[in-house]
Amino acid sequence: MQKEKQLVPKLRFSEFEGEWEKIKLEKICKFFSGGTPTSSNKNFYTGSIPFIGSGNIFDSKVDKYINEDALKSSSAKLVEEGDILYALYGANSGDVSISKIAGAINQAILCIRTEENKNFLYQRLSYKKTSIVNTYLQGGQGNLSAKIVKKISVNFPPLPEQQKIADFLSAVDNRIQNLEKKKELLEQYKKGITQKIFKQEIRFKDDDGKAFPEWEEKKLGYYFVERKEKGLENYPLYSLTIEDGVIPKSKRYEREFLVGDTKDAYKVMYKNDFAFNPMNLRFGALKRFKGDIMINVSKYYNIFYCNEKGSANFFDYYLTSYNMIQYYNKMATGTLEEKKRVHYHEFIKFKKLIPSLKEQIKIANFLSAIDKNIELVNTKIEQTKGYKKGLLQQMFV
DNA sequence: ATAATAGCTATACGTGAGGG
DNA sequence: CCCTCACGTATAGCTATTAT
Repeated sequence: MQKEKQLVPKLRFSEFEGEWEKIKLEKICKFFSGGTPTSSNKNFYTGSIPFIGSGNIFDSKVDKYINEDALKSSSAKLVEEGDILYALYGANSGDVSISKIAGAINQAILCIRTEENKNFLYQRLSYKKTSIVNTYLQGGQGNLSAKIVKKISVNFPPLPEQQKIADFLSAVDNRIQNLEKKKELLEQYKKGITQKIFKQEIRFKDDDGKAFPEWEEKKLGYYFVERKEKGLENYPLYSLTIEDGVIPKSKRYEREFLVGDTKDAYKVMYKNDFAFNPMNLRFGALKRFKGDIMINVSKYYNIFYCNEKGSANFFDYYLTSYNMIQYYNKMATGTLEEKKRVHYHEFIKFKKLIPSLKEQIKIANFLSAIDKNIELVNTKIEQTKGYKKGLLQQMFV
């Protein structure tokens, strides 16, 4: 008779031995989900009880609050800080957290309580997320259910080992959080110093220690050339979705340029070209395309590149700086507040104080050094996450 | 009464029509 | 050609309705 595979992890703290036990969650956990007080009664939403939705399970703050009456007259249920929260519906399906706050939950959240070590269970379910989602959610709207979660089996060691593993993994999580904090601080530093540079509160010296020439007032059009080439076959079509200077937010609009596509509807964008959508520039939606290929984008974007009089790297920082976004916002035209735009022909007429080419290069190099630092921390974060993933694969059965 | 699902609503941005 | 407005489409996440 073939012996069943032993439930022993590959990697283990030396003081522990013996097999783990496979247990269905329904046997050792208590489950409940919440509800939503009817939205027709506005009064329900005036209290002081945090109302936690599936998008809030990781947060320590929520933006909706309900009162005691709402709690009584709906299925909303109270959870405590430290409870395991499991997101059932929508885009967050399968997310697990240890609640940072006490509050009421809606029916998109399943609260799980257990006498086992809850940090261990939390770590275990987080790790299982991908396989759970892949197994139970196909197409359309992703909905898990309490029924599904109850049937999930998890292998448990005795409590002391659970505790040790959970503590160890929490320490790794802490390290990741610290690195993320460091990254955030670096980004803040970059933002602050960028503002100071562009306001000339900080000035660089040239390589001989001499001051650079005074900044000169120039029209932006002095440095840029618009690219108006119509779409080309054989290059992919991107919907840029430049949002707060991020491109592309997701690649969901990337596809082949098809036979039926009209070239007139698109413009060509080369590597390192800048692009903005007149409608969204005032929010900072301007970006340089750094991919290695030429692409087709909607003709409603304005595409331009930097001529030899300026440093493209410098303008990459300059045009997306806080000061400039403020300026675009001020200069935007249009009758309705939410429809205000900055058109290219206005953009190139903007007069700004611009440093000499040499100083531009100096500034660009300084800022890209900070970017490299941020990238370095980011790499560490990814590495640590990879390290944790590797550990999880070996520490769990 | 509770659980689970289908469908709704708010939001956000891209795109097309039409007027100046 | 420039500009404005309205609409199309996708998404996130909530909630009303249905099923148990």
